Amino acid sequence: MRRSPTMKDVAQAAGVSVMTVSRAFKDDASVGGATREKIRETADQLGYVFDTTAANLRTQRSDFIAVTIPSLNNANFAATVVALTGKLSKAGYQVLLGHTNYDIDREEQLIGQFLRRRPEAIVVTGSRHTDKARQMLIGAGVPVIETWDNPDAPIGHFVGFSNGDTMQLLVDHLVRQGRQRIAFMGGDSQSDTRGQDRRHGFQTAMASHGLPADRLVGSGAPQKPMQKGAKAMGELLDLFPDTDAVICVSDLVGFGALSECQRRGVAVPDQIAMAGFGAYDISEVCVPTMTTIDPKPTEIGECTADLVLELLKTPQTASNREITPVLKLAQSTMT
Amino acid sequence: MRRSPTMKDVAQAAGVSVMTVSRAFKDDASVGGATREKIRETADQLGYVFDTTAANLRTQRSDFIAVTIPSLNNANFAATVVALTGKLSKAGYQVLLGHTNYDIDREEQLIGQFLRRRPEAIVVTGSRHTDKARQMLIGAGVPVIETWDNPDAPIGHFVGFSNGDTMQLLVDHLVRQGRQRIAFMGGDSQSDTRGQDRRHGFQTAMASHGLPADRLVGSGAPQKPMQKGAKAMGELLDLFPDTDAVICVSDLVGFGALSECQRRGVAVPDQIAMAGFGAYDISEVCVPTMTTIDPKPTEIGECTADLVLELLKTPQTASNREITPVLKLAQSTMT
DNA sequence: GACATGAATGATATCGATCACATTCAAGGG
DNA sequence: CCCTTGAATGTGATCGATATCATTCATGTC
Repeated sequence: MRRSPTMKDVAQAAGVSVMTVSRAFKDDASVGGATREKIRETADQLGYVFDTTAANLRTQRSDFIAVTIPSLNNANFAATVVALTGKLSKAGYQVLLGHTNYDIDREEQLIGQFLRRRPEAIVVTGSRHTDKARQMLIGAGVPVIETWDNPDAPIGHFVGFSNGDTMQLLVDHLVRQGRQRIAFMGGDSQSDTRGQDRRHGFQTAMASHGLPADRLVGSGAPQKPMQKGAKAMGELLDLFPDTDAVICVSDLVGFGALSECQRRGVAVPDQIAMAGFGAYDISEVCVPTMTTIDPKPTEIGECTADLVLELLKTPQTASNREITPVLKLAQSTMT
Repeated sequence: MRRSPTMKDVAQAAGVSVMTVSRAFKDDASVGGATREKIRETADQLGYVFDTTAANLRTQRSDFIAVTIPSLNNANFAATVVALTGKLSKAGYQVLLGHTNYDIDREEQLIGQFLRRRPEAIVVTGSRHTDKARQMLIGAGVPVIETWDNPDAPIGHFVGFSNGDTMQLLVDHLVRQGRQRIAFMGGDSQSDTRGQDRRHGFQTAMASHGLPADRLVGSGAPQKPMQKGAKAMGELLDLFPDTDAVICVSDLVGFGALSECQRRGVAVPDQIAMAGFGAYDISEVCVPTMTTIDPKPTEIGECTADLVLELLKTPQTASNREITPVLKLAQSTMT
């Protein structure tokens, strides 16, 4: 395998100095038009490819923004990353993406690896981290942004919302619709902290109406949520047959539950109203369409990108971005 | 913002030379046990973080594997990436992931950016690329692997299957079930080449049974496939009301179509059989459960990782991996 | 015609690690 | 007691780019 050509090779071939070649590749540098063109031509002929690594070492700028999300296979986190990547890559940054599988130890490991690449900022999902991860983030010396949450003690900045508070919207709506015996499905997995927050939020919201919040069924780890939701709905119907509404930790769990109702001949919304969380595509398409909370994943990504760019320009002035999730009504709760 | 400490700082603080510090961080190097421990302690105290960039420049190894996929928001590509990342990170590599939004110009741009980081191998999805992208990949001087396809003219290696051929499995099955007036939905989008291949494969498979393949409806670009599928099903029912089976370009489009049937009171599978592609979770949960093709996304990821590792060890011997998708029967086609 | 001006280009040091080679020094063999 | 051996450590060069300062040279001014 032949060594790939360097600026030195290009410089020799073009009969100029290395420095001139370097300048020819920066748009704003002062290089003669003819010289620049000749250098670019020569570079193409030699198959020269710029070496970002070397440039990074010298300039002490990596152009990397590190980002961790719990799961790649989740439309909402994906939407956030897509929005984030879009804006950041336009600004010349490259996103270094990692997924933790909802495992904070894996997150710690990932953060360690990322920091060795000297990212210029680091974006993580959620606010629960290992002590060591926290320490690394604090000591990183670059902007840190926590997303998809409204942390009690932010490490740096955050862009998100309180998962718990959103449950009030759903409970209020269901109560207005005359539902009283409301169950909550999911949020029992240790690893899904946002799910846990929603479960707690449900309990708080129920209490605010003087209603008991004892109809709780688990749906387990966040993998295969639809299958888990179907199973959990079976359990719920067995345990609390007189339930008249279910709030699910996500639309995916909710869809599983909905499908189980269909199989068992339970009418939604007539017998049981059903609501989800996340405003996934499926909530618009399933029959009946499902009431949900839209957490604005794209907005989270865009705001995070804006915040990162602002922090990189002027470290002081930037402030957190609170996102306002929106109740999205649909057939599954409307009688 | 203070400069972060370097090996030199650690060396001074520990009273040794830089080289000894360097060795203390490699597990196999010959360093006295006490010295190593002292250096690691000192490094911790100073908050030293290893600089991979500098090491990379010197060793001429980046530990990066570049990977591009069409969409982040797709459970199958995600599964492939998860499997790939899992194996590669265990072997000490870091995946540099990018998504193209099904746009080969964006792919070209992404490949260009990635190559400047000197990845040790590059994994792309599909076999359709811009001329310039092809040229860059060929000239990259590192292993190139195309996935999710069975290219006519592979650039380097590939791990995948023929999307077209899988349609034979579905058509054979439907014909065995006594269906004759079979429609195909989707595969009309220029950007989704695998979808196009499936549509062509459908036509070939129909011809092999002497059946006409003129019941074709489009579902547009691959974004929001469920919504598109619902809309397309409406069109199909209007255009070809006597259709007795539909093969959809993916389970997601298929689910949209299924939901439209439910809304319109069309019985599946009694009146119309329905099949999808991809073995997404939803195919197991929807009512009725949906017959599909399992393209083994995790296997693609694992095989790709194995192939990458083999190519990096012994560039010559490695061979392509053909994946065998499997027909997964379910209620939506069984009468 | 001498000199200031500024655009274009070059020479050298440097970013933070590792490679290759040199050196030190204690242990063991004859 | 001398010499060999090998583990532990140090020295200087180097990876491929860029920052900084120096130099060249055409142009315009008085």
